[in-house]
Amino acid sequence: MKAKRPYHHGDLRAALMTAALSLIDERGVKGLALSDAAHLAGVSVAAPYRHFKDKEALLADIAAEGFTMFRDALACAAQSHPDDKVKRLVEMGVAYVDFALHHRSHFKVMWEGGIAKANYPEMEHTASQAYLLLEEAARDLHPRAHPSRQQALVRAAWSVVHGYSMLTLEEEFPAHGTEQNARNLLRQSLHLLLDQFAATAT
Amino acid sequence: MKAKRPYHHGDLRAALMTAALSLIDERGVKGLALSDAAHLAGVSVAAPYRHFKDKEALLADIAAEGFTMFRDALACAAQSHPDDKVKRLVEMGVAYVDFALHHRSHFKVMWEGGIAKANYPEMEHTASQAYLLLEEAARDLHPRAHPSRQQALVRAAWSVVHGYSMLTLEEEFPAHGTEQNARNLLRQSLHLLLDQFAATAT
DNA sequence: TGTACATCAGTGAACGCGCGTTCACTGATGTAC
DNA sequence: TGTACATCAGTGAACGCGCGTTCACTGATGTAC
Repeated sequence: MKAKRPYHHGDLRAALMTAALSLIDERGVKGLALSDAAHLAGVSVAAPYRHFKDKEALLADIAAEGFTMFRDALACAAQSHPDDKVKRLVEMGVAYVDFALHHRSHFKVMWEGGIAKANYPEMEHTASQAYLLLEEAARDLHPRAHPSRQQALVRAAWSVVHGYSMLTLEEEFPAHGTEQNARNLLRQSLHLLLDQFAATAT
Repeated sequence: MKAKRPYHHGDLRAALMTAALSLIDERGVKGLALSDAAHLAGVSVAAPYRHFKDKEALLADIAAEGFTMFRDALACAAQSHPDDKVKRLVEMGVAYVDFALHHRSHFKVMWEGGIAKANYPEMEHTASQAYLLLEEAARDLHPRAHPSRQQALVRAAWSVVHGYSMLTLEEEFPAHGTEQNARNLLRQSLHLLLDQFAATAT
């Protein structure tokens, strides 16, 4: 980091995003000052404006990047267990939470960043792709179930992984032990939800 | 509201909290300016400092009030269905989400307010009472289940209602129809989770 | 290959605004006598 | 019952800081000829 920096940075855009993410990790989204990110990246406070229209644009880019990684992680999990729909959906849930925990800052910007997705059509599209993956996998569990029951399952599945992510990030769960242990608890939780649904008619 | 206001307000403390809540409802927690709350309550910007040490103290009082109402709502639901543990827990879940939706601003301050509960022991105590109600009702469902399975259920139940609240507040669910309809979907979702747990051994 | 010039990516300083907070003050209220 | 005085709950103005953003600038780079 300290090696005599040339006048031109090389990839300041990426460096600013990285710096912002690490500051968000420490102080939360609202604690982020663009000037701090600039200094952390080793440039002056005016430099970011060569790469981003304003602070919101930086956050929006982070969110967009986050949604892309998020969708890809879900898509990857959606390929697992081609022969077991329940396990597959469980893996997608695990992937959801893993993403939240391993990309805390992205996740926070995505949900608490105050970015109106409607203003960023591409991001909105990516986000909805992620949602559709989840919905599809949930419907697949029981394709003939009553629509409202399917909808209930989608919401329940999404809610449980989203809530689990939030509560873990906020450290609201008492004494959570190892990460592996938490993941197993999550897996159990998801099975509680899904096993029956897959089995039951109506 | 317009009737010639006497020099002394009467209950400015409560009026400021109300004003703050309504501003938070419009613009979110970070959008709250203490001075705006003061003006909305019809007093000068300095007046709040007769009642609150600083802005955080006001937010903390709102959060504390929120946790009290929240605990009471859960406690009330915990009295329902004395003969049906599943329905009881479902009602607690419904109460959780209803609280979030009907006291949006309180809920937001409680979870996104940036108030460190550790600094407010009384509030922390109230919050943990609420948590214990949920935990107890969940354990009751199947008192002989393996502890890790019980823990999984508590987390799942808490996650699903918390996530459901968040996602509804953020309007992430597609086209949610009437409130009654959303409540029924939630009830279904919770039953999906709980029915089996109550029935299964291990 | 060397020079002129457009263009791009930085700098340092300053501006400006929002907003939390404080200060010296004044009006109202309640209590002692 | 009336007056003096302490106390409390407001006011209006100002301070100060954080921080987003802009401006006139300068150093580096690439391309035309």
